[in-house]
Amino acid sequence: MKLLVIDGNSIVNRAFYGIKLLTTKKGDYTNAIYGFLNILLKLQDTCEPDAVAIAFDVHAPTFRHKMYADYKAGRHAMPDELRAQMPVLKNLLKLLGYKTIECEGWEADDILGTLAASCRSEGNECFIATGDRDSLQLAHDGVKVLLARTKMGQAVTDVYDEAAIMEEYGITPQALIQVKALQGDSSDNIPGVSGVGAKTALDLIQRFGTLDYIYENLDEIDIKKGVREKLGNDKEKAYLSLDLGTIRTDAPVDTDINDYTVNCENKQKAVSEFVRLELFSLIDKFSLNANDAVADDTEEAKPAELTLEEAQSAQSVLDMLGTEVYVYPNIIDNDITDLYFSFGERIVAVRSCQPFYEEFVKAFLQSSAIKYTYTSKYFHRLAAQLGINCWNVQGDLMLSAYLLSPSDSKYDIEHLCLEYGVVLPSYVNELGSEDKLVAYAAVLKPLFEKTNEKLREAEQLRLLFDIELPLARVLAKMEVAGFEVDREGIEQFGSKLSARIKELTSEIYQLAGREFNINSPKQLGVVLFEEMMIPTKKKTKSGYSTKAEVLEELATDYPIVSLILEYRSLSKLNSTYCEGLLKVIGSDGRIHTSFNQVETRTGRISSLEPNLQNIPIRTELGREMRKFFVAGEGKMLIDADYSQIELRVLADLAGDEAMISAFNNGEDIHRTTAAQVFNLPPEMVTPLLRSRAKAVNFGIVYGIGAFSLAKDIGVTNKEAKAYIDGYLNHFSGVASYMNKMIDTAKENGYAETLFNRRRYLPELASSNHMLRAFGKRVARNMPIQGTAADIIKIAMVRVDNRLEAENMQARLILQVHDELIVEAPEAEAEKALEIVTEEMENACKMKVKLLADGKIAKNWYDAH
DNA sequence: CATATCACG
DNA sequence: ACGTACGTGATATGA
Repeated sequence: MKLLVIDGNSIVNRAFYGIKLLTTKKGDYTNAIYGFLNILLKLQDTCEPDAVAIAFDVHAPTFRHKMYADYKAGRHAMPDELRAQMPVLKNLLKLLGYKTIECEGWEADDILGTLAASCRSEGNECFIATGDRDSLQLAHDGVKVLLARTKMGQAVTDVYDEAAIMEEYGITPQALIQVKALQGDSSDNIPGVSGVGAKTALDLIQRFGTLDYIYENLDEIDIKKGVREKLGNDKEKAYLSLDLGTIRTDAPVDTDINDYTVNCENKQKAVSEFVRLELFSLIDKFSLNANDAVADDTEEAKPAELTLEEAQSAQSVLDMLGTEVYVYPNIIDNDITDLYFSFGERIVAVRSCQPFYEEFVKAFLQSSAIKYTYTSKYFHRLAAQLGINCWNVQGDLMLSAYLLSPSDSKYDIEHLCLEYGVVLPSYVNELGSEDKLVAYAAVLKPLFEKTNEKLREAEQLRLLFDIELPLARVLAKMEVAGFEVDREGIEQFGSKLSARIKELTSEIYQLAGREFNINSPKQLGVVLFEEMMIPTKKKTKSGYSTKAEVLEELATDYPIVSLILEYRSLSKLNSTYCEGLLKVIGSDGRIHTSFNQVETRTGRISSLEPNLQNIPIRTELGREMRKFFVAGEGKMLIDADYSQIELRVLADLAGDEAMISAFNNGEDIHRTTAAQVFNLPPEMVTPLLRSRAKAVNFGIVYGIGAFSLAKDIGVTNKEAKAYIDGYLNHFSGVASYMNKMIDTAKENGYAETLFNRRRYLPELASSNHMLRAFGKRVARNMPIQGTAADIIKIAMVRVDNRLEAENMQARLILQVHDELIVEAPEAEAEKALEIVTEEMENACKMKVKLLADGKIAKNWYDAH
């Protein structure tokens, strides 16, 4: 038989330090638990044991591995974030059927040794998993040591048997103890022989084998005089160290391998615990079923057997619809394919392969039935593609879930069921395979009941019904509309870039003296900072930093560096924008981005495949790209953007009179800020001072520190601090508002916008300084960025409504956070501009007037 | 699949 | 003593 023995403390430490801190929404830490269980699974995969024993120290904080030598007992206790996870992990292991061993007065090492020895004498194989090299001494016969270590930031496991140790150290595993006895180990309080280090110790043992031999023949053996003296002085300490360094094999623990077989008897509890810890991915990995989580409830909690009906005709399903219907769309390649309806107890599938599918879809979308959907955007998009409307959508489960928990990364039905405690039934079709989509349709109603209740409690129903739900339809229409591009223009621009990139490449090779991959930061680092001996400024954890910020400082002194900077910016333009955009031009000559309405933690929308929210503008060459984003034949682009929306929102939220009056008097806010911060009359503000003040304004919105501001604008830390203090002194409303924000966020556990959009902030309760500081910055920033996002969303819904109400052909085609783009027939352009700016400026009544600047042009370059 | 870099507000 | 501004997405490299 095979036994896997795990050094629990050692592995849990690796897990904790190897994975960034994770918390549940409540703020409980889970990273060590997550990491440990993943390592456990990987170990089981590697050695396929018949039984698993997990040993823990009773008094935990002695870390013996060298990597953690700093964390010596007493000086650095186990961090609270890890300590809190230990009992939870041990309990979870028990629920999963693993036996853990703790033995008062004995270290985990000795338990490993005892089990290893027992396996040897019983003729069983044994794997010891640890991060502690000391355990290598246990490798013997059928005992192998799986040593976890970190290589280039990656977790790797090396398998050590006697041969491997012989190869690496040139001695037997048992002789490693003799080495350590001479060498000592300060992190383990093993004294060793003073003056003898790793090299001498290993050399002595390689040549003479044991302490006994060395001391018996101390006068004869061929060693340096100094070493002989040191050995003579510390004989007692050497033998004491030998004793301390020998892992014991007589710990009073159960050594019957049969008692360590893994047997999960209470799957429900294990799953419930995983759910509580929000470690959903582990449920599958431990071959558990998510439904087990609530299966120990009463009988009636169990769902009735599901039955699926296949639609027979369009009319037959339409007849069933009644006043309300729950519908789950199967989505493949970003388009709806089949539809699953649930009404009452029945589930009906309408599939795209059925001959009446299209007829049905058209009728369904336009029907008077109230529709509760999983994601309404897809229905609206389908409708827009068909040139019709999808009426009466009153539910979008994904949007509801997003508002309740915007930091989640997934909103699929399986996760939602776990989160809201809804049992996901299973449906098995005639072929014997499970059809999950049927079950998804079945749980829509109970999930809506839960989310609606929570949205009501959080006072977020208006946010849902007045903003997000109508916005989904607007976004769908924008996606279908797309943005026309000049394909040939992009192609020509790309060719020009490629030609210059080719020139740059050969010049760079010439200066470097050889060819290499300029796109590889690793190779570039070697060329610049090793081969060419250019002084390095900064490093990343894996090598030299070669980012533009670093290279710019070197560009004047080293011609190759400025060539690389040019190469970098051109290849970015070429690969991301020219090549990238050409790949996604539709057959209609337009680019159809997708808007993600459930991604950001602040409430903004994001744009993907392609991302049209990061088309270059900051450099003149990059900005050229925008000339290829054009209005269709006979049409114009109308581009309007908010002026300083985030600062205006801040002024309003903070109720800061100085800032409010500055805005309402039409002052240049950066100039006014400069005048205040630098204590000058406004007309004395130079462009340099204005730009510094602008950086301060940005910084305030982001929750600035003096260090970063100093770095950004190139002044000393002290000056930067003076600017910030000067700012907060004058805009005292902002200062007190920022403090209030943090306090309320701490109290509530979340930050929120003017429209009650929330972001939960478990970071504020962390014992980690950096995390807590981050939480504070977010508590200050999210209400500002989020409220601005809410406002432009309102504007979008209103613009869309107005354009429809006025029967115009003009339509929104893009949003870039504070900017809206409308495409309109030439004859409508002026009116569309008026509508857009008006709706943007009136989207929200605040103490500060909102301003939007608009422009009409043929392409995006000229319109913005 | 993670990391480094860089594009935008 | 610590590390250092908020929010995104795409690309290339390399383990």
